[in-house]
Amino acid sequence: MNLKELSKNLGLSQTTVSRALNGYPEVNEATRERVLRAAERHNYRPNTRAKGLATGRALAIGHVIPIAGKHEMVNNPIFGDFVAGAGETYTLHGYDMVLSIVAAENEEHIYRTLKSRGTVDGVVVHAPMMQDARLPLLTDIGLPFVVHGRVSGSSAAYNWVDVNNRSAFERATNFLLDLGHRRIGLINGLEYMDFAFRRRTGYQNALEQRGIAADPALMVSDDMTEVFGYRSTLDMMQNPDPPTAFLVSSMICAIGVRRAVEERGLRVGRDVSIVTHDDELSYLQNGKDVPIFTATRSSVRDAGRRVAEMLLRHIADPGLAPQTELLEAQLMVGQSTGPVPLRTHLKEQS
Amino acid sequence: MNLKELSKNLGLSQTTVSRALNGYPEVNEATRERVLRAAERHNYRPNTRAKGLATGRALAIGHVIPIAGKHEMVNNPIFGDFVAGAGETYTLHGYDMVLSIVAAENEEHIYRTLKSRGTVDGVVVHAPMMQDARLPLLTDIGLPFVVHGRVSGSSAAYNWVDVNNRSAFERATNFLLDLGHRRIGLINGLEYMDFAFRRRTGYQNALEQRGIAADPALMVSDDMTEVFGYRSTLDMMQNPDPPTAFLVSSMICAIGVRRAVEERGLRVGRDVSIVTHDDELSYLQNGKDVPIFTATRSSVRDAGRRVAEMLLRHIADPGLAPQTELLEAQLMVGQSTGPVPLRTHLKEQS
DNA sequence: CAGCAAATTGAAAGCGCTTTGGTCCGTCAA
DNA sequence: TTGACGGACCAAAGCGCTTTCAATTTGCTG
Repeated sequence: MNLKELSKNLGLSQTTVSRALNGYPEVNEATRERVLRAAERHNYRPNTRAKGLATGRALAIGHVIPIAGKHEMVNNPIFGDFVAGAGETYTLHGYDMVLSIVAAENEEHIYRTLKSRGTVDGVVVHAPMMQDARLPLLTDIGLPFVVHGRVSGSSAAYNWVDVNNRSAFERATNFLLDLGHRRIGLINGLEYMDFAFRRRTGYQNALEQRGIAADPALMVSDDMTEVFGYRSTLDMMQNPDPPTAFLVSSMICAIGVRRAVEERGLRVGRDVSIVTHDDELSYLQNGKDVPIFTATRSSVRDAGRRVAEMLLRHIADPGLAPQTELLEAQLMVGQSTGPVPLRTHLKEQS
Repeated sequence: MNLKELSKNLGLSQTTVSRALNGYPEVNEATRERVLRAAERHNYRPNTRAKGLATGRALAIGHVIPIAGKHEMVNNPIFGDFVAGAGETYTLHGYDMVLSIVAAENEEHIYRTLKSRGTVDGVVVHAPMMQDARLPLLTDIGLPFVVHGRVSGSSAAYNWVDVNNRSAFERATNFLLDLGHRRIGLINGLEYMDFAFRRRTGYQNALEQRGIAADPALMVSDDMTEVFGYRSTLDMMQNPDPPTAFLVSSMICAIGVRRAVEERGLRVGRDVSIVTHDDELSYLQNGKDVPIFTATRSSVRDAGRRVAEMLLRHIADPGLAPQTELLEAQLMVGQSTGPVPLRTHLKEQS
C-alpha cells in the first residue's frame, strides 16, 4: 500500500492525502479524519526512503562504535545501556538509529560515508579521547553531533553531555579520607580517555587539599576489566605500605578488586575499603536495597536519553548555539567501605 | 556531489556512470577506469535512499531490542557483543544496521512498521522464548529473519543459529559428577527463555543418567543478575544438605555466587565448585591465561557474525530453504572447580 | 449582486538513483 | 555492397514521497 493507491482509493489527490497525514493546516478536518481512518485501515505507512529523498532528511541518527581491534581495546560495556536510552528517545521522535560497527582505524571513512550517502542526519560521538580527532573531522564535513563526554584540549565549542567525573572522584576520595584512609589506590581506565583523566584529577585534587602527596605506585590505568582490577590490587598489596582503600573506575573492575582482597583473606568493608563508579548498567546492578559497593553513581541510560534529545534539538534547529549538560554523580554509601583499620590488624593478616 | 553532477563532469550519461560504478559489463573498461577515478576524486558516494528507492531494497538489517519495561526484565548483557559481531559482517557487505529499542509490548508494531516503511530487508530475532510469537508474525508479514537461539514448540522450519545449550550443560554436569559432586545447584536464567529451558534439560539428563533425582530445592531461575546469584546461593547453603557445586547460566550471576561463597568463609574451587556459562563478552573476560571460572564457553560475537551471514544469504536468495547452525560450546577448566570436599571439612566450616 | 479573500484541493515538478528500450557505429560474413 | 550483429552509450521512465504553484469553491462585504 502506497500513497498513490491510498489516494486513488479515497478519490483524493496524493497532495491532499500527504498533507492530511502530515498534519498540514490547509486540509479540511473532515477530510483529514477520513484519510487518517483509511490509512489506519489499510495499515499504510509512508516509505522512509521516498520520504527521505523528497525531504532531504534521513530521519536517522548514527552511532559509530569502534570495536576491539589492533590495540586490543575492549568493547565498551556501557554501550548497551547507553543506546537503550538513546533509542527510546529516537523511537519517541520517529527517528531510526543506525549503528556502524567499525575498526577504530576506519572511523574517519565511516563518518564521511555516513554524510555523503545521506544515511543519517547526525551522529553521537562515543568514548571521547583527549584531543579527539573526530571533533574537527565532523565539524569539517558538517555532520551535526553530540559528544557523550568531553574533549579536553578542544578549543571550539561543541555539544556535549557528561558526568562531572572530576567532582565525583574528588568527593569519593574525600569520603575515604574522612574515614581515615591515607593510602588510597586508584584503579583507573585508560588515561587517554577523557573521563579517566578527569577522574584522576579529582582524586589528586582531594589528596592535595589535605596535603597528601599522590603516590605513583598507587595509581594505575588500563582497560577496565575484572582481571585488571584483580592484578593491580594484588600488586599494590605487595607494597610495603599497602593501600587501605581503592577507588575504582568501573563495577567490573571493582569485582576484580574484591576477588583479590578476599583471596588474600581480607574482608571488603572492614579490612579494605572500595569505592567504585557505577553506571547503573541494567545487567550489573549494584545490589538491590543496600549497594554492594559504595559508589559514585550516574545512569548511563539516562545520559543516552539526554544526548539523543540534545542532538534532535540541534537537527531540528541548525542555528542553535552549542549546548552542554553536566550531570552530577551521586555518592551512594554501600557495604564496601568503612573506617581505616588499625595498622596492627592489617599487619597480622599479611 | 551526485550522479548528475558527476556524469556531467565526465561528459557521460548518468546511465553509463551508474553502470560503470556498479560493475555492469556493457561499459568500456577505459571508461570505467575514468569513472572510478573521478568518483574517487570527487569523493562521490551514491545516496542510499535514492538507490533504495530505485532498487526496492533497503540495504539495511533490523535488530529489535526489547528493553526492560513493565516486567522489569533486565537488558541483555550479551547484546553489545552480539551486535558487534553482526555489525562487522554488515559493514563488510555494505549493509547498514538499524536498531530499534522498544518496550516489549510494542514489538509487533515495530516489526510491521519496519516492513511497511521498507526500512530494512530483514531482521534478527533476539532472545527467543518458548513458543515465541514473533516467528508466526514475521512469517506472516513476510520479513526475512534469522533467530539467535531456537524456539521450542515451533512447528514450521525457520532459520536459526544456536549454541547447543543442552549438551553444554549436560557435559558440565557430568564434569561435576565425575569430581564426586552429588548436590549440584542450578542457577538458571528465566525458563520461558528457550536457552534456559534447554540448559535445565541438559542438567537433568546428566543427573538422571547417574540415577540421581533432581532436587527442586536446588534449581532456581530468574533474571541473571549478580544479586540473584548471590541470594540464591545463600539460600541453598541454608539447606540441611547444601550443594557442593553450582552450575550457573552466566558470568555475572557466577560472580554473585562467588561473593556468597566467600562471604560464608568458604573457598571457591576447594570448598565449593562453580561452573558457569561464558559468552566471551569482551568486557567480562574469564581471566587471561587460566580461566577464573570453569565454564562452558561460546563466543556470542561469533554467533552474531554467523547470524548476520545467514540472514544476508537468505536476503540475496529468497528461494533458499531454511538453514540451521548448531554451535558446540567448549568446556574450559578453570580455577573454580575441584573434587568434592570431605563432608567433615564442610561441616566444620559452617 | 459583484468582487475579493479564505478555504480546499490538485497537477506536476522534483529528490538521486536504476533500468528499460532504444540509437549509433564499426565489423564481419555473405 | 549489404545486412546482421555486438559493443558502447544514452534518453527517459520510474521508485514513493513532498511541495510549489494554480485552480476551484465558498463565504462575506459593500
